[in-house]
Amino acid sequence: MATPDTVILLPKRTRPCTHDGARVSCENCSVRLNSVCAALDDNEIAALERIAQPVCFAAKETLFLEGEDAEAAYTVTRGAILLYRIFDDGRRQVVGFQLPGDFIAIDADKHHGYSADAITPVTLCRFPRKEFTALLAKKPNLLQRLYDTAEKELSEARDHLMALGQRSAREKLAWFLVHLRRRSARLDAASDTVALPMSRQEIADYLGLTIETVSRTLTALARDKVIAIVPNGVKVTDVKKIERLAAA
Amino acid sequence: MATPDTVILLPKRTRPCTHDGARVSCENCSVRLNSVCAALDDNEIAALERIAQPVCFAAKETLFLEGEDAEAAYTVTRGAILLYRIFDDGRRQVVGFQLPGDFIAIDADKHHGYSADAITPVTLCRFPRKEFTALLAKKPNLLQRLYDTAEKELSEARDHLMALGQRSAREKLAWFLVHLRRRSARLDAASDTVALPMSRQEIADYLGLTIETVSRTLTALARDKVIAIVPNGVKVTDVKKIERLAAA
DNA sequence: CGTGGCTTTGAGGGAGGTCAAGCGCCGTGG
DNA sequence: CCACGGCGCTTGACCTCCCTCAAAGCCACG
Repeated sequence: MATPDTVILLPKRTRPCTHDGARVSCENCSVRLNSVCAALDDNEIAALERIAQPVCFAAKETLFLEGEDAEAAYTVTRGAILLYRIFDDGRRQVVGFQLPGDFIAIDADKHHGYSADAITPVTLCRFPRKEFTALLAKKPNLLQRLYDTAEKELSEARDHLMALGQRSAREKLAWFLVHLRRRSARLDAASDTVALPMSRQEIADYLGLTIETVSRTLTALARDKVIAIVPNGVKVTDVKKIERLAAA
Repeated sequence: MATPDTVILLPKRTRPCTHDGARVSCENCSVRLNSVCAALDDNEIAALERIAQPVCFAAKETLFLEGEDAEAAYTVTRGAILLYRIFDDGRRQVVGFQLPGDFIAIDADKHHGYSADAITPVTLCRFPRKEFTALLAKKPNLLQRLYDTAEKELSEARDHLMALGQRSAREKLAWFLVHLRRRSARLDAASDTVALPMSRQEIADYLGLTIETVSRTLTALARDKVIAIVPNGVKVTDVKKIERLAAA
Protein backbone atom coordinates (compact mmCIF):
# COMPACT_ATOMS: atom_id res chain seq x y z
CA MET A 1 0.00 0.00 0.00
CA ALA A 2 2.49 2.56 1.14
CA THR A 3 5.38 0.92 -0.65
CA PRO A 4 5.75 -1.23 -3.77
CA ASP A 5 4.88 -4.84 -2.99
CA THR A 6 8.35 -6.21 -3.57
CA VAL A 7 9.73 -3.99 -0.83
CA ILE A 8 7.60 -5.64 1.83
CA LEU A 9 9.13 -9.05 1.21
CA LEU A 10 12.78 -8.12 1.27
CA PRO A 11 14.46 -8.39 4.63
CA LYS A 12 15.05 -4.78 5.51
CA ARG A 13 18.27 -4.55 7.34
CA THR A 14 20.08 -1.45 8.29
CA ARG A 15 22.87 -0.90 5.84
CA PRO A 16 26.08 1.04 6.19
CA CYS A 17 26.67 3.96 3.91
CA THR A 18 28.68 3.58 0.74
CA HIS A 19 31.40 5.62 2.37
CA ASP A 20 31.36 2.84 4.89
CA GLY A 21 33.63 2.00 7.77
CA ALA A 22 33.90 5.66 8.51
CA ARG A 23 33.29 6.52 12.10
CA VAL A 24 30.84 9.22 12.94
CA SER A 25 32.38 12.57 13.58
CA CYS A 26 30.12 14.61 15.80
CA GLU A 27 32.41 17.56 15.51
CA ASN A 28 31.62 18.05 11.85
CA CYS A 29 28.00 16.98 12.20
CA SER A 30 25.70 19.26 10.28
CA VAL A 31 22.78 18.78 12.67
CA ARG A 32 24.84 18.94 15.82
CA LEU A 33 23.12 22.04 17.13
CA ASN A 34 19.61 21.03 16.17
CA SER A 35 19.66 17.52 17.50
CA VAL A 36 19.45 15.76 20.79
CA CYS A 37 23.25 16.18 20.90
CA ALA A 38 23.04 19.89 21.51
CA ALA A 39 23.45 20.66 25.21
CA LEU A 40 25.64 17.63 25.83
CA ASP A 41 29.14 18.19 27.16
CA ASP A 42 32.30 16.99 25.40
CA ASN A 43 32.46 13.84 27.49
CA GLU A 44 28.96 12.85 26.61
CA ILE A 45 29.43 13.61 22.95
CA ALA A 46 32.55 11.50 22.89
CA ALA A 47 30.70 8.60 24.47
CA LEU A 48 27.90 8.92 21.94
CA GLU A 49 30.35 9.16 19.09
CA ARG A 50 31.91 5.89 20.16
CA ILE A 51 28.69 3.92 19.68
CA ALA A 52 27.29 5.81 16.69
CA GLN A 53 27.17 4.28 13.21
CA PRO A 54 26.42 6.16 10.00
CA VAL A 55 23.70 4.45 7.94
CA CYS A 56 21.88 5.24 4.71
CA PHE A 57 18.61 4.33 3.06
CA ALA A 58 17.40 4.91 -0.46
CA ALA A 59 14.15 6.74 -1.15
CA LYS A 60 11.06 4.58 -0.45
CA GLU A 61 12.96 2.07 1.62
CA THR A 62 11.35 0.99 4.87
CA LEU A 63 13.51 1.57 7.93
CA PHE A 64 11.29 -0.47 10.20
CA LEU A 65 7.68 -1.49 10.69
CA GLU A 66 5.34 -0.84 13.58
CA GLY A 67 5.60 -3.56 16.19
CA GLU A 68 9.07 -4.69 15.21
CA ASP A 69 11.79 -4.98 17.79
CA ALA A 70 13.52 -1.62 18.05
CA GLU A 71 17.16 -2.44 17.48
CA ALA A 72 18.40 1.09 17.56
CA ALA A 73 17.67 4.76 18.03
CA TYR A 74 18.54 7.27 15.33
CA THR A 75 19.25 10.87 14.65
CA VAL A 76 18.39 11.97 11.12
CA THR A 77 21.28 13.77 9.46
CA ARG A 78 20.04 14.09 5.88
CA GLY A 79 16.78 13.55 4.01
CA ALA A 80 13.16 13.15 5.10
CA ILE A 81 11.42 10.24 6.80
CA LEU A 82 7.75 9.31 7.01
CA LEU A 83 6.35 7.98 10.29
CA TYR A 84 2.98 6.27 10.05
CA ARG A 85 0.54 3.72 11.35
CA ILE A 86 -1.88 1.70 9.27
CA PHE A 87 -5.23 0.08 9.96
CA ASP A 88 -5.97 -3.46 8.87
CA ASP A 89 -8.14 -2.09 6.08
CA GLY A 90 -5.32 -0.01 4.66
CA ARG A 91 -6.15 3.42 6.00
CA ARG A 92 -2.96 5.16 6.96
CA GLN A 93 -2.30 7.95 9.42
CA VAL A 94 0.99 9.75 8.98
CA VAL A 95 2.07 10.73 12.49
CA GLY A 96 5.10 12.75 11.53
CA PHE A 97 7.80 13.77 9.10
CA GLN A 98 11.32 13.53 10.51
CA LEU A 99 13.85 15.97 9.14
CA PRO A 100 17.58 16.44 9.80
CA GLY A 101 18.17 16.88 13.52
CA ASP A 102 15.10 14.90 14.55
CA PHE A 103 15.43 11.91 16.79
CA ILE A 104 13.84 8.48 16.52
CA ALA A 105 13.60 7.02 19.99
CA ILE A 106 13.22 3.52 21.39
CA ASP A 107 9.94 2.98 23.21
CA ALA A 108 9.81 1.77 26.77
CA ASP A 109 8.43 -1.57 25.57
CA LYS A 110 11.30 -1.86 23.05
CA HIS A 111 9.02 -2.10 20.04
CA HIS A 112 8.52 0.55 17.41
CA GLY A 113 5.23 2.37 17.88
CA TYR A 114 5.01 3.25 14.20
CA SER A 115 6.49 2.36 10.82
CA ALA A 116 9.11 4.50 9.11
CA ASP A 117 9.86 4.92 5.40
CA ALA A 118 12.54 6.99 3.76
CA ILE A 119 10.89 9.63 1.56
CA THR A 120 14.13 10.83 0.00
CA PRO A 121 17.57 9.24 0.28
CA VAL A 122 18.45 9.58 3.94
CA THR A 123 21.44 9.27 6.18
CA LEU A 124 21.16 8.69 9.88
CA CYS A 125 23.26 8.35 12.94
CA ARG A 126 22.47 4.95 14.37
CA PHE A 127 22.74 4.08 18.08
CA PRO A 128 22.38 0.34 18.77
CA ARG A 129 19.90 -0.26 21.55
CA LYS A 130 22.09 -2.22 23.92
CA GLU A 131 24.91 0.29 23.89
CA PHE A 132 22.59 3.25 23.88
CA THR A 133 20.58 2.00 26.84
CA ALA A 134 23.76 1.30 28.75
CA LEU A 135 25.02 4.79 28.02
CA LEU A 136 21.71 6.24 29.11
CA ALA A 137 22.04 4.56 32.48
CA LYS A 138 25.43 6.14 32.95
CA LYS A 139 24.66 9.61 31.67
CA PRO A 140 21.59 11.11 33.32
CA ASN A 141 22.17 14.27 31.30
CA LEU A 142 21.53 12.38 28.11
CA LEU A 143 18.39 10.85 29.57
CA GLN A 144 17.25 14.30 30.62
CA ARG A 145 17.85 15.55 27.12
CA LEU A 146 15.88 12.66 25.68
CA TYR A 147 13.06 13.36 28.07
CA ASP A 148 12.96 16.97 26.94
CA THR A 149 12.82 15.77 23.34
CA ALA A 150 9.91 13.50 24.17
CA GLU A 151 8.07 16.38 25.83
CA LYS A 152 8.66 18.53 22.77
CA GLU A 153 7.32 15.77 20.55
CA LEU A 154 4.27 15.49 22.76
CA SER A 155 3.63 19.17 22.35
CA GLU A 156 3.92 18.81 18.59
CA ALA A 157 1.57 15.85 18.64
CA ARG A 158 -0.95 18.08 20.42
CA ASP A 159 -0.57 20.75 17.74
CA HIS A 160 -1.26 18.01 15.24
CA LEU A 161 -4.35 16.99 17.22
CA MET A 162 -5.59 20.58 17.14
CA ALA A 163 -5.18 20.59 13.39
CA LEU A 164 -6.96 17.29 12.82
CA GLY A 165 -9.77 17.91 15.26
CA GLN A 166 -10.61 21.55 14.74
CA ARG A 167 -9.35 22.91 11.45
CA SER A 168 -10.91 23.05 7.99
CA ALA A 169 -9.04 21.71 4.97
CA ARG A 170 -7.80 25.19 4.10
CA GLU A 171 -6.60 25.81 7.63
CA LYS A 172 -4.96 22.41 7.81
CA LEU A 173 -2.91 23.06 4.69
CA ALA A 174 -1.98 26.56 5.86
CA TRP A 175 -0.91 25.18 9.22
CA PHE A 176 1.06 22.41 7.57
CA LEU A 177 2.96 24.79 5.35
CA VAL A 178 3.69 27.31 8.09
CA HIS A 179 4.82 24.53 10.37
CA LEU A 180 7.12 23.04 7.74
CA ARG A 181 8.46 26.46 6.86
CA ARG A 182 9.48 27.04 10.45
CA ARG A 183 11.16 23.68 10.73
CA SER A 184 13.18 24.09 7.58
CA ALA A 185 14.09 27.62 8.64
CA ARG A 186 15.86 26.12 11.65
CA LEU A 187 18.04 24.14 9.26
CA ASP A 188 18.66 26.30 6.20
CA ALA A 189 18.45 30.01 6.02
CA ALA A 190 14.86 31.16 6.21
CA SER A 191 13.30 31.16 2.79
CA ASP A 192 9.93 31.80 1.26
CA THR A 193 10.15 28.57 -0.68
CA VAL A 194 9.11 25.52 1.30
CA ALA A 195 10.38 22.20 -0.02
CA LEU A 196 7.81 19.42 -0.06
CA PRO A 197 9.73 16.16 -0.35
CA MET A 198 6.57 14.19 0.45
CA SER A 199 3.81 13.31 -1.99
CA ARG A 200 0.27 14.70 -1.97
CA GLN A 201 -0.91 11.36 -0.66
CA GLU A 202 1.46 11.59 2.28
CA ILE A 203 0.29 15.10 3.05
CA ALA A 204 -3.31 13.92 2.83
CA ASP A 205 -2.67 11.06 5.26
CA TYR A 206 -0.92 13.47 7.60
CA LEU A 207 -3.83 15.90 7.65
CA GLY A 208 -6.72 13.45 7.56
CA LEU A 209 -7.82 14.54 4.09
CA THR A 210 -7.98 12.94 0.65
CA ILE A 211 -5.42 13.54 -2.04
CA GLU A 212 -8.05 15.36 -4.11
CA THR A 213 -8.85 17.78 -1.31
CA VAL A 214 -5.15 18.50 -0.75
CA SER A 215 -4.70 19.21 -4.44
CA ARG A 216 -7.83 21.35 -4.74
CA THR A 217 -6.99 23.32 -1.62
CA LEU A 218 -3.43 24.04 -2.70
CA THR A 219 -4.75 25.18 -6.06
CA ALA A 220 -7.24 27.44 -4.29
CA LEU A 221 -4.52 28.94 -2.08
CA ALA A 222 -2.47 29.59 -5.20
CA ARG A 223 -5.49 31.17 -6.93
CA ASP A 224 -5.87 33.46 -3.91
CA LYS A 225 -2.20 34.44 -4.19
CA VAL A 226 -1.32 33.08 -0.75
CA ILE A 227 1.18 30.64 -2.20
CA ALA A 228 2.63 29.76 -5.58
CA ILE A 229 3.10 26.13 -6.51
CA VAL A 230 6.64 25.37 -7.66
CA PRO A 231 8.39 22.10 -8.50
CA ASN A 232 8.82 20.02 -5.32
CA GLY A 233 7.40 22.67 -3.07
CA VAL A 234 5.50 25.90 -2.70
CA LYS A 235 6.52 29.50 -2.43
CA VAL A 236 4.76 31.47 0.27
CA THR A 237 3.78 34.76 -1.29
CA ASP A 238 1.58 36.13 1.49
CA VAL A 239 3.14 35.27 4.83
CA LYS A 240 0.71 37.36 6.88
CA LYS A 241 -2.30 35.73 5.35
CA ILE A 242 -1.10 32.15 5.57
CA GLU A 243 -0.08 32.63 9.19
CA ARG A 244 -3.47 34.08 10.01
CA LEU A 245 -5.09 31.08 8.38
CA ALA A 246 -2.78 28.68 10.19
CA ALA A 247 -3.21 30.15 13.64
CA ALA A 248 -6.95 30.58 13.40
CA MET B 1 -16.21 29.50 26.67
CA ALA B 2 -15.00 26.41 28.41
CA THR B 3 -15.78 27.71 31.86
CA PRO B 4 -18.19 30.25 33.31
CA ASP B 5 -16.78 33.74 32.91
CA THR B 6 -16.39 34.40 36.62
CA VAL B 7 -14.03 31.48 36.94
CA ILE B 8 -11.52 33.02 34.60
CA LEU B 9 -11.07 36.07 36.80
CA LEU B 10 -10.52 34.34 40.12
CA PRO B 11 -6.92 33.70 40.99
CA LYS B 12 -6.72 29.94 40.81
CA ARG B 13 -4.35 28.76 43.43
CA THR B 14 -3.69 25.25 44.43
CA ARG B 15 -5.51 24.55 47.63
CA PRO B 16 -4.86 21.96 50.26
CA CYS B 17 -7.50 19.35 50.94
CA THR B 18 -9.98 19.85 53.73
CA HIS B 19 -8.26 17.04 55.56
CA ASP B 20 -5.30 19.34 55.39
CA GLY B 21 -1.89 19.19 56.98
CA ALA B 22 -1.92 15.47 56.43
CA ARG B 23 1.19 14.15 54.82
CA VAL B 24 0.89 11.95 51.84
CA SER B 25 1.12 8.28 52.59
CA CYS B 26 2.33 6.42 49.56
CA GLU B 27 1.92 3.14 51.33
CA ASN B 28 -1.83 3.45 51.39
CA CYS B 29 -2.06 5.16 48.05
CA SER B 30 -4.88 3.78 45.95
CA VAL B 31 -3.12 4.43 42.67
CA ARG B 32 0.31 3.32 43.81
CA LEU B 33 0.53 0.49 41.31
CA ASN B 34 -0.95 2.35 38.38
CA SER B 35 1.07 5.50 38.65
CA VAL B 36 4.55 6.71 37.90
CA CYS B 37 5.36 5.50 41.42
CA ALA B 38 5.12 1.86 40.46
CA ALA B 39 8.59 0.43 39.80
CA LEU B 40 10.28 2.76 42.24
CA ASP B 41 12.17 1.29 45.16
CA ASP B 42 11.45 2.08 48.80
CA ASN B 43 14.11 4.73 48.96
CA GLU B 44 12.74 6.58 46.00
CA ILE B 45 9.17 6.35 47.24
CA ALA B 46 10.24 7.75 50.58
CA ALA B 47 11.96 10.69 48.88
CA LEU B 48 8.88 11.37 46.79
CA GLU B 49 6.62 11.09 49.82
CA ARG B 50 8.68 13.74 51.57
CA ILE B 51 7.94 16.38 48.95
CA ALA B 52 4.39 15.35 48.04
CA GLN B 53 1.39 17.42 49.07
CA PRO B 54 -2.22 16.29 48.85
CA VAL B 55 -4.40 18.85 47.06
CA CYS B 56 -8.04 19.02 46.02
CA PHE B 57 -10.12 20.84 43.46
CA ALA B 58 -13.86 21.10 43.11
CA ALA B 59 -15.60 20.13 39.89
CA LYS B 60 -15.16 22.74 37.12
CA GLU B 61 -12.24 24.43 38.81
CA THR B 62 -9.26 25.26 36.63
CA LEU B 63 -6.00 23.74 37.83
CA PHE B 64 -3.89 25.79 35.45
CA LEU B 65 -3.99 27.45 32.06
CA GLU B 66 -1.89 26.86 28.99
CA GLY B 67 1.23 28.99 29.02
CA GLU B 68 1.27 29.51 32.77
CA ASP B 69 4.37 28.81 34.76
CA ALA B 70 4.30 25.17 35.79
CA GLU B 71 4.70 25.29 39.54
CA ALA B 72 4.31 21.61 40.11
CA ALA B 73 3.83 18.14 38.70
CA TYR B 74 0.93 15.98 39.81
CA THR B 75 -0.33 12.48 40.07
CA VAL B 76 -4.10 12.18 39.96
CA THR B 77 -5.44 10.12 42.84
CA ARG B 78 -9.20 10.65 42.52
CA GLY B 79 -11.56 12.17 39.96
CA ALA B 80 -11.21 13.13 36.32
CA ILE B 81 -9.36 16.01 34.69
CA LEU B 82 -9.78 17.63 31.30
CA LEU B 83 -6.67 18.67 29.35
CA TYR B 84 -7.29 21.07 26.47
CA ARG B 85 -6.03 23.84 24.26
CA ILE B 86 -8.12 26.65 22.82
CA PHE B 87 -7.86 28.79 19.71
CA ASP B 88 -8.33 32.53 19.86
CA ASP B 89 -11.75 32.14 18.30
CA GLY B 90 -12.93 29.77 21.00
CA ARG B 91 -12.53 26.44 19.29
CA ARG B 92 -11.28 23.91 21.79
CA GLN B 93 -9.40 20.67 21.33
CA VAL B 94 -9.46 18.32 24.28
CA VAL B 95 -6.08 16.57 24.25
CA GLY B 96 -6.77 14.14 27.05
CA PHE B 97 -8.70 12.99 30.08
CA GLN B 98 -6.55 12.26 33.11
CA LEU B 99 -7.82 9.59 35.46
CA PRO B 100 -6.48 8.26 38.77
CA GLY B 101 -2.89 7.10 38.33
CA ASP B 102 -2.17 9.48 35.47
CA PHE B 103 0.67 11.93 35.70
CA ILE B 104 0.78 15.62 34.83
CA ALA B 105 4.34 16.50 33.95
CA ILE B 106 6.34 19.71 33.81
CA ASP B 107 7.46 20.62 30.32
CA ALA B 108 11.09 21.26 29.47
CA ASP B 109 10.34 24.96 29.04
CA LYS B 110 8.64 25.05 32.45
CA HIS B 111 5.32 26.25 31.08
CA HIS B 112 2.15 24.23 30.82
CA GLY B 113 1.50 23.07 27.29
CA TYR B 114 -2.25 22.88 27.85
CA SER B 115 -4.94 23.96 30.27
CA ALA B 116 -6.46 21.65 32.84
CA ASP B 117 -9.92 21.70 34.43
CA ALA B 118 -11.32 19.40 37.06
CA ILE B 119 -14.33 17.58 35.61
CA THR B 120 -15.36 15.99 38.90
CA PRO B 121 -14.03 16.77 42.36
CA VAL B 122 -10.41 15.64 42.23
CA THR B 123 -7.58 14.96 44.57
CA LEU B 124 -3.99 14.96 43.44
CA CYS B 125 -0.56 14.34 44.74
CA ARG B 126 1.35 17.56 44.18
CA PHE B 127 5.12 17.73 43.63
CA PRO B 128 6.48 21.31 43.74
CA ARG B 129 8.72 21.95 40.78
CA LYS B 130 11.86 22.98 42.58
CA GLU B 131 11.92 19.97 44.87
CA PHE B 132 10.76 17.62 42.16
CA THR B 133 13.42 18.75 39.71
CA ALA B 134 16.08 18.43 42.37
CA LEU B 135 14.92 14.93 43.19
CA LEU B 136 14.92 14.04 39.51
CA ALA B 137 18.57 15.05 39.25
CA LYS B 138 19.45 12.73 42.11
CA LYS B 139 17.30 9.75 41.12
CA PRO B 140 17.89 8.69 37.52
CA ASN B 141 15.43 5.86 38.07
CA LEU B 142 12.63 8.34 38.59
CA LEU B 143 13.67 10.22 35.47
CA GLN B 144 13.70 6.97 33.53
CA ARG B 145 10.23 6.21 34.78
CA LEU B 146 9.04 9.65 33.74
CA TYR B 147 10.56 9.17 30.34
CA ASP B 148 8.69 5.90 29.94
CA THR B 149 5.51 7.68 30.91
CA ALA B 150 6.13 10.35 28.30
CA GLU B 151 6.71 7.69 25.64
CA LYS B 152 3.46 5.99 26.63
CA GLU B 153 1.65 9.30 26.37
CA LEU B 154 3.15 9.84 22.94
CA SER B 155 1.85 6.49 21.83
CA GLU B 156 -1.60 7.40 23.12
CA ALA B 157 -1.44 10.73 21.34
CA ARG B 158 -0.77 8.83 18.13
CA ASP B 159 -3.80 6.61 18.73
CA HIS B 160 -5.75 9.79 19.18
CA LEU B 161 -4.34 11.11 15.89
CA MET B 162 -5.45 7.92 14.13
CA ALA B 163 -8.94 8.45 15.49
CA LEU B 164 -9.17 12.10 14.50
CA GLY B 165 -7.61 11.68 11.09
CA GLN B 166 -9.07 8.44 9.82
CA ARG B 167 -12.20 7.43 11.64
CA SER B 168 -15.87 8.18 11.03
CA ALA B 169 -18.05 9.57 13.81
CA ARG B 170 -19.33 6.10 14.64
CA GLU B 171 -15.83 4.66 14.76
CA LYS B 172 -14.59 7.57 16.84
CA LEU B 173 -17.22 7.01 19.49
CA ALA B 174 -16.65 3.26 19.50
CA TRP B 175 -12.93 3.81 19.87
CA PHE B 176 -13.45 6.34 22.63
CA LEU B 177 -15.66 4.00 24.64
CA VAL B 178 -13.42 0.97 24.19
CA HIS B 179 -10.42 3.04 25.15
CA LEU B 180 -12.09 4.43 28.25
CA ARG B 181 -13.35 0.99 29.18
CA ARG B 182 -9.81 -0.37 29.12
CA ARG B 183 -8.48 2.45 31.21
CA SER B 184 -11.12 2.16 33.88
CA ALA B 185 -10.64 -1.60 33.90
CA ARG B 186 -7.09 -1.01 35.06
CA LEU B 187 -8.47 0.82 38.07
CA ASP B 188 -11.68 -0.91 39.11
CA ALA B 189 -12.65 -4.43 38.34
CA ALA B 190 -13.53 -4.82 34.69
CA SER B 191 -17.14 -3.91 34.10
CA ASP B 192 -19.47 -3.55 31.17
CA THR B 193 -20.56 -0.17 32.41
CA VAL B 194 -18.26 2.68 31.40
CA ALA B 195 -18.55 5.82 33.50
CA LEU B 196 -18.60 9.05 31.52
CA PRO B 197 -17.76 11.83 33.96
CA MET B 198 -17.28 14.26 31.05
CA SER B 199 -20.03 16.11 29.22
CA ARG B 200 -21.10 15.51 25.61
CA GLN B 201 -19.40 18.76 24.69
CA GLU B 202 -16.13 17.55 26.15
CA ILE B 203 -16.40 14.27 24.27
CA ALA B 204 -17.16 16.21 21.09
CA ASP B 205 -14.11 18.42 21.54
CA TYR B 206 -12.00 15.35 22.21
CA LEU B 207 -13.11 13.61 19.03
CA GLY B 208 -13.34 16.59 16.71
CA LEU B 209 -17.11 16.34 16.39
CA THR B 210 -20.07 18.47 17.39
CA ILE B 211 -22.17 17.80 20.44
CA GLU B 212 -25.13 16.93 18.22
CA THR B 213 -23.18 14.31 16.32
CA VAL B 214 -21.96 12.75 19.55
CA SER B 215 -25.50 12.59 20.87
CA ARG B 216 -26.95 11.24 17.65
CA THR B 217 -24.21 8.65 17.25
CA LEU B 218 -24.57 7.38 20.80
CA THR B 219 -28.31 7.11 20.26
CA ALA B 220 -27.68 5.19 17.05
CA LEU B 221 -25.26 2.80 18.79
CA ALA B 222 -27.91 2.25 21.46
CA ARG B 223 -30.58 1.65 18.80
CA ASP B 224 -28.29 -0.98 17.25
CA LYS B 225 -27.91 -2.64 20.66
CA VAL B 226 -24.16 -2.09 20.79
CA ILE B 227 -24.47 -0.04 23.95
CA ALA B 228 -27.17 1.08 26.36
CA ILE B 229 -27.17 4.61 27.65
CA VAL B 230 -27.32 4.79 31.44
CA PRO B 231 -27.04 7.73 33.85
CA ASN B 232 -23.49 9.12 33.75
CA GLY B 233 -22.22 6.50 31.39
CA VAL B 234 -22.97 3.72 28.96
CA LYS B 235 -23.25 -0.02 29.27
CA VAL B 236 -21.48 -1.97 26.58
CA THR B 237 -23.89 -4.69 25.51
CA ASP B 238 -22.03 -6.00 22.47
CA VAL B 239 -18.32 -6.04 23.23
CA LYS B 240 -17.39 -7.89 20.03
CA LYS B 241 -19.16 -5.42 17.82
CA ILE B 242 -17.91 -2.27 19.50
CA GLU B 243 -14.35 -3.53 19.43
CA ARG B 244 -14.64 -4.36 15.77
CA LEU B 245 -15.92 -0.86 15.14
CA ALA B 246 -13.17 0.67 17.24
CA ALA B 247 -10.28 -1.23 15.70
CA ALA B 248 -11.40 -0.83 12.10
C1' DC C 1 -43.09 24.88 40.37
C1' DG C 2 -40.25 27.73 37.54
C1' DT C 3 -35.59 28.42 35.70
C1' DG C 4 -31.34 27.21 33.47
C1' DG C 5 -28.04 23.88 31.86
C1' DC C 6 -27.36 19.79 29.37
C1' DT C 7 -29.04 16.61 26.02
C1' DT C 8 -31.82 14.91 22.37
C1' DT C 9 -34.17 15.29 18.04
C1' DG C 10 -35.35 17.34 13.57
C1' DA C 11 -34.71 19.79 9.07
C1' DG C 12 -31.64 21.64 5.85
C1' DG C 13 -27.17 22.84 3.88
C1' DG C 14 -22.27 22.61 2.86
C1' DA C 15 -17.43 20.93 3.22
C1' DG C 16 -15.14 17.37 1.88
C1' DG C 17 -15.27 12.47 0.12
C1' DT C 18 -15.95 9.37 -3.98
C1' DC C 19 -15.68 8.15 -8.60
C1' DA C 20 -13.95 9.11 -13.00
C1' DA C 21 -11.48 11.37 -16.53
C1' DG C 22 -7.74 14.15 -18.21
C1' DC C 23 -3.12 16.30 -17.90
C1' DG C 24 1.94 16.69 -17.57
C1' DC C 25 6.20 14.75 -16.85
C1' DC C 26 9.67 11.40 -17.35
C1' DG C 27 11.87 7.10 -18.43
C1' DT C 28 11.88 3.36 -21.75
C1' DG C 29 12.11 1.29 -25.99
C1' DG C 30 11.20 1.10 -30.82
C1' DC D 1 13.84 11.24 -31.98
C1' DC D 2 9.39 10.32 -30.91
C1' DA D 3 5.72 7.08 -29.36
C1' DC D 4 4.25 4.84 -25.50
C1' DG D 5 3.12 3.85 -20.86
C1' DG D 6 3.06 4.77 -16.06
C1' DC D 7 2.75 7.60 -12.24
C1' DG D 8 1.56 11.52 -9.70
C1' DC D 9 -1.24 15.37 -9.81
C1' DT D 10 -5.31 18.11 -11.12
C1' DT D 11 -10.02 18.91 -12.28
C1' DG D 12 -14.95 17.91 -12.64
C1' DA D 13 -19.53 16.00 -11.22
C1' DC D 14 -21.98 14.01 -7.83
C1' DC D 15 -23.15 12.50 -3.22
C1' DT D 16 -22.83 11.73 1.70
C1' DC D 17 -21.71 12.51 6.24
C1' DC D 18 -21.49 15.66 9.48
C1' DC D 19 -22.24 20.57 10.72
C1' DT D 20 -25.57 24.36 11.53
C1' DC D 21 -29.56 26.23 13.22
C1' DA D 22 -33.65 25.61 15.80
C1' DA D 23 -36.76 23.69 19.10
C1' DA D 24 -38.19 20.68 22.55
C1' DG D 25 -37.25 17.35 26.41
C1' DC D 26 -35.16 16.25 30.74
C1' DC D 27 -33.44 16.92 35.19
C1' DA D 28 -31.43 19.30 39.10
C1' DC D 29 -31.81 23.01 42.05
C1' DG D 30 -33.54 27.12 44.03
